[in-house]
Amino acid sequence: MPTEILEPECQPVLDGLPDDGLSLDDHEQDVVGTAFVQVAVNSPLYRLFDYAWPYQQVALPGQRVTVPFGRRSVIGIIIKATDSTEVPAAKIRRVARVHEAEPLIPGDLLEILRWASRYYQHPLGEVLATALPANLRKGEPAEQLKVELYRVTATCPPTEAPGRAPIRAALLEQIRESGGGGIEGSRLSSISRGWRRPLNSLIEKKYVERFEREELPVNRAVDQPKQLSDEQQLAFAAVSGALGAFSAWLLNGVTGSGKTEIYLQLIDQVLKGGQQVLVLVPEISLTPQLLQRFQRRLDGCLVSLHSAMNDAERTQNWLLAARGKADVVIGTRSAVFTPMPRLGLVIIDEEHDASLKQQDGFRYHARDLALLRARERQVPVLLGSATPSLESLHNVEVGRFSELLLTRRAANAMPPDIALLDIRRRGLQEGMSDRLIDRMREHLQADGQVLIFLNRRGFAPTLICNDCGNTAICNRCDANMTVHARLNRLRCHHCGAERGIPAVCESCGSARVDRVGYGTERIEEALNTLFPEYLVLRIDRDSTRRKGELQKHLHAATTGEARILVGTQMLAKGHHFPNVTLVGIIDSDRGLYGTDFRAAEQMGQLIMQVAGRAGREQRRGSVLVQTRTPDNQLLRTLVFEGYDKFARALLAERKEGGLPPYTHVCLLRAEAQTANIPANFLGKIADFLQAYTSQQQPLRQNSLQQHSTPIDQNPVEDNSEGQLQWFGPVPAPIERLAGRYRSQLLVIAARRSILNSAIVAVQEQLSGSADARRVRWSIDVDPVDLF
DNA sequence: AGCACGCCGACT
DNA sequence: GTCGGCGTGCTC
Repeated sequence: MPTEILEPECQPVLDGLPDDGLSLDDHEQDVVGTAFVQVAVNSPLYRLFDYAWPYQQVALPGQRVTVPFGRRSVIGIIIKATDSTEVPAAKIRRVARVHEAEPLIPGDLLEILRWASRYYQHPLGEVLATALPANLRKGEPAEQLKVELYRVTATCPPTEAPGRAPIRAALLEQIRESGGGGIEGSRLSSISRGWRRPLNSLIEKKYVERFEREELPVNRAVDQPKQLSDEQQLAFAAVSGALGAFSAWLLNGVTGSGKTEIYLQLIDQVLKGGQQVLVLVPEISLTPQLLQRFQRRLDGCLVSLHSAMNDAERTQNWLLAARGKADVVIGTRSAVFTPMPRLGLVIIDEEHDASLKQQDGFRYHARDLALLRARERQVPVLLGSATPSLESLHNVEVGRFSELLLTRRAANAMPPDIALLDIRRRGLQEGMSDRLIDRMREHLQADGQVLIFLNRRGFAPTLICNDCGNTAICNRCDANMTVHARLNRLRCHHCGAERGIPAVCESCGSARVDRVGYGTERIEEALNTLFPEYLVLRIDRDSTRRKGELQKHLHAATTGEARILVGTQMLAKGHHFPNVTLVGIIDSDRGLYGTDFRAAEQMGQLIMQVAGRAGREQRRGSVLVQTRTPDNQLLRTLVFEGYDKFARALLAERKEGGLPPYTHVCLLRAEAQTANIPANFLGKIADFLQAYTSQQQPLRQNSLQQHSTPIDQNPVEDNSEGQLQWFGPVPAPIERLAGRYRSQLLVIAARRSILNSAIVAVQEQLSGSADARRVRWSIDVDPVDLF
């Protein structure tokens, strides 16, 4: 896996490119020679374009330029300066504009991006485009904007009668409250749509003045560091002693063991040493609460980067980091591309989280690129999780990572006791066993808070006809429509299609249609009936769609105002609900038996993450896991022996099955409007792989054991000669999605280098072929799921 | 991906 | 007689 970037075989791009001359210094020395530049432009093309360089100054890799491209004019990034070109002189055009004197993308980051382009087989121009904030990608100037702020003047009277001008009074009040630091205009706009006019009058009266902020958003810590436990202290000391060189650490700590406190103290130390810290977190856990916790504890300039931000804000924070003005960057996946000239430490929280892997376009894994960056910059990287990925555990096993264990919860909180609840042949009330309901009542009466987890939105996943058996399916996908009772709509969770709930069967007209199965909405309704005296709160994507709703709900959950919480994985990740004493998992079976070889791993992680919500402070928590397969060995291991044993068992299975992290996987996908076209297309790729392997002589003898099937679906072809195997093409698990037919071909190799060469060959084959134009295809190196 | 060029069907 | 469908070719 990726983290194998540490293996010599995986370094050809970083270390081996002949005379790549990527060091900036080299270019500064040969000023005279710069006649041409090789430019990457944002297009799906796997090559660079040469342009004449009409300037005296030397061209620097990473510089942003505007170049004529076909009939258009586009933004590109200089990759290399050269004194000659293979391109015929007649075709060469000139660079039209250089946007900055200094490279926008510093050399070290450019190296990483070039490596990633190769590793993930994605065009460099698109890779660079993903790495840049949208504004900069589109050619806007890389300037630190000055923020327009308003503050009260010394001559402002202490009060103004609201009387005739209520909006003006409210504005003044708001501005006064913001103190000397000032308040942004955008925040004032929430007072009234017509805020500008009254504000101008305040300015005219010299009550308020406008100014621009040049200084940085600098924090002062208000919270004191907490006392570390022995285990925490050990972990802290290990990483802290390793600063200044590359090292990789897996902080494997149970929920509530205080991983964040270790991060904070390490960050503190790195900041005191004058360096920057990059913190990557999953999208879902980058909440205002988390940011606040960081702000309350750290001195310095802290910026965040995530997808919900507007372009301007994102660009500004990116620039603050790139200019070395921001001290801490805390962001989601794409923040791994933030330039950080004084980088001293990289932290990846919840390193097992699938959201660290981009699922479309440039399919990179932020964890793996973060490791690469840390290594290039010779700084430690700390990966934290209560449920580490099998990749990381494997990396510990082979000595690439050092493991730091936190086995105890902070403040001596007890670990929750977990029990399996066999629900076969039991009376269930709306999916919940009597036992679970009784225990809920006990906990509620004892003032506890209860969390019910079900990873499925909506009311019921199926609408079925009792007369003809027809189920409501999506017109565009091979999937059932989910019933959303509250909206009185059917919704496809795969493509978003929506229609009304039919009163009679869409196929036979019978009125005997039933809603089958359970979703969070249905559980919520059932709990409202069962426990009318307690407030039930549902937290899922549907109930938190509107802005600010999630915060509101989380607040009600945290304070304990809502006594019963029902939710999907949104509830499972990273939030602290101090009063939860009982966690009920409605359905642990789904997921453990997925088609995907990672299904069990992900479900196990999710169950443990949810279980970790129980019993944080004084009270010991209980977890009840409902199952119809109480004898399932994996489930028993997870529940009775813990995640680590569970992970070991999974690792053994993966090894046995010749699957990652013991082998390397790439998924080739294709989709088209017409059935069969994608499968035929991938079939040709399979043929190509056949020809490719037989021509790769001499073949090394099998180091990979023979196995029947590495995935639970039928391998159409098991071509296990040599070290390259492929399976398929097979239809995607949901073959038709949003009206497109999808097929996939799984390629597995024992060695990364073998997989890589094969994929390069496939890509070269593909990008030149006419067939490839009739389908939408993609290459997914190290896929995290097979959908 | 864009964006053009290039030949064949229904229309102001 | 043109507008416009998407096949195919190209971008330094």
